[in-house]
Amino acid sequence: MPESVGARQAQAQRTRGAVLAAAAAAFVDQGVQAPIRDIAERAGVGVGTIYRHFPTRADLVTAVYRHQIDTCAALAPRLLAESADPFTALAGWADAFVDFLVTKHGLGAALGSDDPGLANLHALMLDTLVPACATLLDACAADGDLAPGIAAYPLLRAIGNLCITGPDYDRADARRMVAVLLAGCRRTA
Amino acid sequence: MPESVGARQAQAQRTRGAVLAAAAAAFVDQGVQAPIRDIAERAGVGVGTIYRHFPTRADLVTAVYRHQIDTCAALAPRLLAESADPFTALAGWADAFVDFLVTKHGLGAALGSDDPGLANLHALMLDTLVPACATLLDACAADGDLAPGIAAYPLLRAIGNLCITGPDYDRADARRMVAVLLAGCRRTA
Amino acid sequence: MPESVGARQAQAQRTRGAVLAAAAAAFVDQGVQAPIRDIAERAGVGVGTIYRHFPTRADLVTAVYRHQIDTCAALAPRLLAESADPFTALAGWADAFVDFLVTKHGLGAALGSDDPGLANLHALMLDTLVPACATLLDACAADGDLAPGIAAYPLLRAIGNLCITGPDYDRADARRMVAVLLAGCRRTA
Amino acid sequence: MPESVGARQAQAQRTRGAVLAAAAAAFVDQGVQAPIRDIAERAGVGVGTIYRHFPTRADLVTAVYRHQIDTCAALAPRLLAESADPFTALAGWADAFVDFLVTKHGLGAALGSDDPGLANLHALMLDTLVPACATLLDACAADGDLAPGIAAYPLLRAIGNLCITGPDYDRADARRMVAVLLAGCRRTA
DNA sequence: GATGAATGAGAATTCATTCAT
DNA sequence: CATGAATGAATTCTCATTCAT
Repeated sequence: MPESVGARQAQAQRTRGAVLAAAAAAFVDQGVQAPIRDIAERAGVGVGTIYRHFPTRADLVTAVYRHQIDTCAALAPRLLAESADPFTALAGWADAFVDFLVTKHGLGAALGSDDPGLANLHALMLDTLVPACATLLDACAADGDLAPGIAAYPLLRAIGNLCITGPDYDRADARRMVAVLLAGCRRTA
Repeated sequence: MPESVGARQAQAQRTRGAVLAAAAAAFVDQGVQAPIRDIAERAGVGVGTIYRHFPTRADLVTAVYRHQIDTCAALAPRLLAESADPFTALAGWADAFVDFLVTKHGLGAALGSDDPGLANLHALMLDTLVPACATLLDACAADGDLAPGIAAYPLLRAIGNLCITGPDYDRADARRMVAVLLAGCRRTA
Repeated sequence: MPESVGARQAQAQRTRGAVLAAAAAAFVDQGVQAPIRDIAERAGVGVGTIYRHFPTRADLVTAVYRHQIDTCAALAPRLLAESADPFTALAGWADAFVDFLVTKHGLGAALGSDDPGLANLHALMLDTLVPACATLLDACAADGDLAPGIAAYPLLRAIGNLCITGPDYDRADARRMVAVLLAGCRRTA
Repeated sequence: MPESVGARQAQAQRTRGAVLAAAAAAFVDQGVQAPIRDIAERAGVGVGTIYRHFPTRADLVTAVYRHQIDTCAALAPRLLAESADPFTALAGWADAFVDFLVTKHGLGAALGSDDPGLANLHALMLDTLVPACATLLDACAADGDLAPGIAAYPLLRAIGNLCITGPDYDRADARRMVAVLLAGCRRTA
């Protein structure tokens, strides 16, 4: 009965999606350490279901952010093609990254954490965002527009850290300070 | 018996000092979330003693860092007096702040956290570090050396965030990115 | 469509066989408490299938060992016919029983357990092994070769218990101690 | 205030004793795998108290049986001195051991288990019961009363296994089968 | 008949916090 | 004032069992 199997798999995918949405919401409210039980309740599923789909917390965290990380990475070449100059592209990309990070409250902290269980997430960032950012930096450098000693990975980590917001330091502050950081990356003429 | 009262108070002060030292060491090793029991063991006291001196964890965290925060704040006017120009003083002060933050593993995260229990620490920062930093910024601005829109509080938060280190982003990276941030604060000629 | 019914039944039998084989293997590796899911995976079937064929774990345990218990029971009359004297037959049969038990890691413990769910297994033993053993004991008694007060059931339970092995007490030890037990069963001249 | 400290320690000892008694009772009813929570409830304490006194289950199991194991071991030299011949002493000691084991339902199984967490218990047995039993066996051997190839450790394991009782195999059966085993240990004249 | 996704009860373990001494 | 035993809520994780397809 292929229809039944397909229906069941479709249902499982829907459940998986509900879990991811619930986890994303929980991460915004409580950070990536949100109790599994809370996520299960938000998703309207049992805890066992979470464990079935995502055996470890790191699996869940990674899955939650993977799509958006990929989207963010894909933005880089597009901006590079569309922008007047590479540095403008870099600035635009950083803005998008900041929006991503401050919306997903807690991801900045997750990226900054040295929790070994989050190694997946680091790897994901290394594999997708670092190359994307490096492309932009290389273009800026080729343009003679980049101060020396700016590497993609620390820059991303720095932007990530700058996006750890709180009651007295909000998205606008994060954007401003990232802009300042990027200004510091620009070669002084 | 005034002497016994004095002796008792002196003993209490010594106990308090031992707890602060133990907590500082525990925070370096385990972050500001170190279990109270571990701190008590390091200090050679019972957990009840810690609760007597510091009813909440935030009280303890604040007390641990207060002295060093004060020292850091006091550095600002000295550097301003000694340095060739205000921006050099600002850079030197930032360096000292970075050293302070990365040595006290976890303080950066504590400053960046919006845990309501850490409001004391934020207040402390507001009361001492922000004015100190503002003095430096004002001097830079008076010198025409500061880009517009740089406020003391967000700058401190930004530096604090940049000092959240990890296995792939260490003290040297933090120093570098703070230097880049400061470069971005400088008015372009 | 009688053929399809037959085919379905044949398929069901094959499934049942696969489950039994998988369960036997799992019991060797993990004991009779092996997770149902593990058994299902080994068998390449869903857990529901196991529950359909064997509603309780005891049903599965019993089914797994039934054939081998029957084989063991059938050995008794054969040995009695072939051996020089009844006591030799008894010793040979005990050896075979020991081999059976220690190979089926966990069965000894299952026989010794008073888990009410394993009542089936006890009943099975009572129905097949006890008569087989009793035949041998009767023959020994008729030969004047058996100490008084040796009953089949406790003897089997004793042998079963002696076959509960571990890291410091292995199959060889079990064989030795069963031999000692049988020596104690022999009438002293 | 030495009195206060002494009182608190005395209270802690009483708690510890209550936990041991509750654990012993729980082990009789449910085996050594009894849930910690059940033991805590029987003892009228919180689960944390159990963990404070006995960090691992093995610690608890060991503590529960240590005293009785010591008592049992101490019985050996006494019986040897009082009995007419060494083999009588051995038989008497085995009787006492059987009483101990069947009363402490579950210890036989614990001794037979290869759970690595119960290594302590095995070590305890090795350190105290094996030497005690070996003394008796040596005396029997010196008397020319012992069949060859009987070692203390496997013999103890065997007796332990024979004492795993159940609904159809009770203390009387265990005693009988141990007696048969010992008869098998005696040198045939 | 077969499947396996979903459920949720149950067990272990940790630690902040209280309070009698 | 200091102590640390006791408490129990909170959290993670596992697995037997059910049931819609």
